[in-house]
Amino acid sequence: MGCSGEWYDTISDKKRTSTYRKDQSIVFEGAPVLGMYFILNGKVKIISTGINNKTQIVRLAKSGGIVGHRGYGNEKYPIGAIALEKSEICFLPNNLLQDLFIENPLFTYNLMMYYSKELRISEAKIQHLAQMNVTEKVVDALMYLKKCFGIIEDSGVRIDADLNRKDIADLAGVNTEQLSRVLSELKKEGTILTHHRSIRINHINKLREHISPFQQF
Amino acid sequence: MGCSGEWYDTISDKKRTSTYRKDQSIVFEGAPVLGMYFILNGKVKIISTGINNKTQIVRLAKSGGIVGHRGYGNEKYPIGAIALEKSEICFLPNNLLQDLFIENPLFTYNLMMYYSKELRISEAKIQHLAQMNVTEKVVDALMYLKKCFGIIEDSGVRIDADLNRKDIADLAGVNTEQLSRVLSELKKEGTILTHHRSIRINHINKLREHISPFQQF
DNA sequence: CGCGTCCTTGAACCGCGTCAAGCCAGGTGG
DNA sequence: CCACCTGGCTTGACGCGGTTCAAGGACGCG
Repeated sequence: MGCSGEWYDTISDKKRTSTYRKDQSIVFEGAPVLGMYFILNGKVKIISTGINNKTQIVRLAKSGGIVGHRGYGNEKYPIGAIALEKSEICFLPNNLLQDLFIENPLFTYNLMMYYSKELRISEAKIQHLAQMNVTEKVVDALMYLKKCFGIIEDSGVRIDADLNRKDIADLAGVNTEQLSRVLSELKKEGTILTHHRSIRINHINKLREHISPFQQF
Repeated sequence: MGCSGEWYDTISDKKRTSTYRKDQSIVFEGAPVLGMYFILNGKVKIISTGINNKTQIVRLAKSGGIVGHRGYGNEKYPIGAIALEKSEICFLPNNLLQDLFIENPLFTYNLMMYYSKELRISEAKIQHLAQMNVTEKVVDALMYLKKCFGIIEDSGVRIDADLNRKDIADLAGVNTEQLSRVLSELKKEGTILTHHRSIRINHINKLREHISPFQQF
């Protein structure tokens, strides 16, 4: 996302890169904000624990993504981040970030654009959660997964991420039973194909048909 | 939010300030992105029309707020903006923005922080909509209104905005009937006080009690 | 082979959304 | 000044959709 620009070398001694294994926490909810995490490679889910300890997957991020919002005068991370697979994450501490903001306007610009984009996506999701029924929410989540982790294969698009049903349900904002029911329906139609945790979307158009008119993004 | 910095004078000849009256559209959904709008004074609702032409109020903005996201490679505004009262809005066209980003890193920085903050709020709302029941959604919306437009008065906090029930319902993500029911309940309790469109929160703690443990923001 | 975990399916209950009617305040015109 | 009308708000009743509970099935691992 631009975090690999010319400035990258100049801070290589100050940054800290770590490798996280699957299911390992990168950011803990409520922990003090010490800096920002850049995903060099791998996949991460950003979660938020809410009412009745229900988990909501707020968004997913892959290479080039960012975790650990600044701004809002936070001292504590309001969200948690967990690796979905073995991931390399680069950590930039607060003081380094401050220098970057001052010395490298392009970095700030890219970050601004990144947030702007994420905000739009987030606002779209607000609308979806408020107005969609269960089937639509699941279909929407599948399309989000396709967009994030989709890999084109001979007979459709495979979602390249090892997510269990609970994860997908938490992303869609439904419970696991409902997710199962909808996935079964879609399988019957031949719209998707599942084998254990692997999901492949065969007919993206059929999928879209499940969502009411003028819903695209 | 920093849009009134030292650079403000330098662009005063290029910017365009207009006055909008109540209920007037500032940004039209689907219109081409020509630039960005800064709210100098007044109040604005940012809406998004979705499934079955249902309206969702995505967020509210007042003096210092921004409308008209950049980024995401948009050519069209995915959202609309409507004045809630007589408002003065400053418009900055795209080319001017580009100059600002390059010449004024502080502007870019402030914008980045603004988006970062809005993203966090937006992500919190995703969680709320996904997990809250109707009562909680309404209470959450009231607390959001308090935060945005709250004015402290002798006997509580008055929400200083002329919103009708449909607006509040669209913000909460419920329908007007449900909104009515919850407001009636809260009135019976003495938690809030309504007189026509004016709403005053008497006991913020009582309000909070309606939302399950650890919900704050 | 047996156990545990995750996934799927069924059934019953309850909350929510929709429809419909009544209410209240403000505006208009006789 | 009052009757009427209109639009927004409130309240009630009912049916559907979603949530929850419970049991059965599939698969992986020891």
